[in-house]
Amino acid sequence: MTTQTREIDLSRYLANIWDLLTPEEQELVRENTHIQNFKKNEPIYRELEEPSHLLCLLRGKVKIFKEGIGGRNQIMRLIKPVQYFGYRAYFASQPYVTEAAAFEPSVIAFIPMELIENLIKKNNALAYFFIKELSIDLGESDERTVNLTQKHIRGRLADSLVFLLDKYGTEADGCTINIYLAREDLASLSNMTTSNAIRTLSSFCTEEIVAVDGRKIKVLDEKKQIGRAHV
Amino acid sequence: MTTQTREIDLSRYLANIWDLLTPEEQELVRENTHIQNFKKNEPIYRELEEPSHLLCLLRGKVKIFKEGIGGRNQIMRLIKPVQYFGYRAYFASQPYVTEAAAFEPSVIAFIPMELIENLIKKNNALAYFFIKELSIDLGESDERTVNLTQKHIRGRLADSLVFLLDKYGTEADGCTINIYLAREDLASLSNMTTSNAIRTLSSFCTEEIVAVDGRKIKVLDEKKQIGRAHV
DNA sequence: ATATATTTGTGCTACATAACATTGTTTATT
DNA sequence: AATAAACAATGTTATGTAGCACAAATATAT
Repeated sequence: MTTQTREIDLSRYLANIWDLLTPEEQELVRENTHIQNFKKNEPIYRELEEPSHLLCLLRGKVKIFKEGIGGRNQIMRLIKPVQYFGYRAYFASQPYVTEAAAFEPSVIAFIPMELIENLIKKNNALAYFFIKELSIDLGESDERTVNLTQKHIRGRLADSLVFLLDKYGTEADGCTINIYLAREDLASLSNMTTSNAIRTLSSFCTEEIVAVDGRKIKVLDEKKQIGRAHV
Repeated sequence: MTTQTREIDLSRYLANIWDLLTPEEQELVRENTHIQNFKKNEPIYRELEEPSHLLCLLRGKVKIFKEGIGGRNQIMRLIKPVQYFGYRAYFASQPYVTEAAAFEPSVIAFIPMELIENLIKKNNALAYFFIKELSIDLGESDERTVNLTQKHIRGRLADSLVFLLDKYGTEADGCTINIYLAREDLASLSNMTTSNAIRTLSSFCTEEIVAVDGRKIKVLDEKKQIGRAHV
């Protein structure tokens, strides 16, 4: 299971759109792409806005989330470099149903979706790239829905920690999760209140499943073990 | 079980993608498609199986669901004629993460995914069709995740009723939902126990938001009203 | 048409999680 | 480096939902 996840991440990382394009197409993309910097917590796009660009995260970390009831956000997906996002709504001919924001200072490439749409109509490899990306995301979304709705708090938090570990990796020590997250974001990721994220993380700490130093979280158990931490 | 493909006018049933194909491509699809009938509650595919065909529901109703914790199923999507399904896992190069079953006697066309994949590589309109379908499904999945995780029981049940109304429409009276569902399926759709689906539907009945006759559910409120039934 | 299995309807109890309040600590900003 | 603002930690209470049990009604199969 873990191996499979790694293979998917790897293939994603290598799935660079660039290699799928002809030199002429590359030139078109180069001419029409612009780069923008985002500060920590700066919004990238908001719900109900009209999508116009394919976004590619070059540096930093990005969360894609939905505002829920009573202002409780639900983080739907996380983006790492180099990953494409923000295109779904355009393809569906809809306004954005989610919001994106930078977790930390980030650099993003903006490629006009009209251009991408035209390229897709001539370039089948590019079309297939998006089919595959969307298919993977939809499968993950289905898994996630069941985890978020059916698992208890401990299981959901454990899932989130494993998810963060898989997505962003660790620091040099090999076990400190390589992202600096407020408890509130951990809660938004795990579908629980901030209080409960704090409380449950404390429990994990007492049980020596993790070690916590402020926002730095060190996973002491093997990945596979923490996935069963709800037991 | 397998009916002669030629007995059925595929061009009529598969209209969605049929029009996107050249005559040669249409002939290829015709030659390789087979039709299969499914009884009520018969499984169509199961989790972990390898996807091999694009499925097209010609008649009947189909649920796509995941088995959750303690055997509690979560219905992820519903399919109505004429709608395509079962292709996501193939595109993602994964086994199925969901299970599909017929709600009622159904007729399904099976088109080999290898053929579809080959067609996509030459036919951009077909590729774009799948990009669009997947994009719409992913957006709906995001909406659904937040509804299922953040709304309370009444809101979730109301959402499900509106969803069923939108998907399958009504009987001749214009307000009886055109699907015959056990309370358990209503629960699986709404992320709650069967007891609570029964109880909450009873409450809606007392409040004259719906009228119930066995498994026939009549929505008395306007659609928009019931969506706020959790208030 | 009849019998058996399944589903529905209720009441009751237990439990998980949200909501709220308070204090101490950390983060971010100037 | 100082200071205000935000966050973390923890206890308490309230509440929504699951779990279970049982009787009545209904569906399904023979």
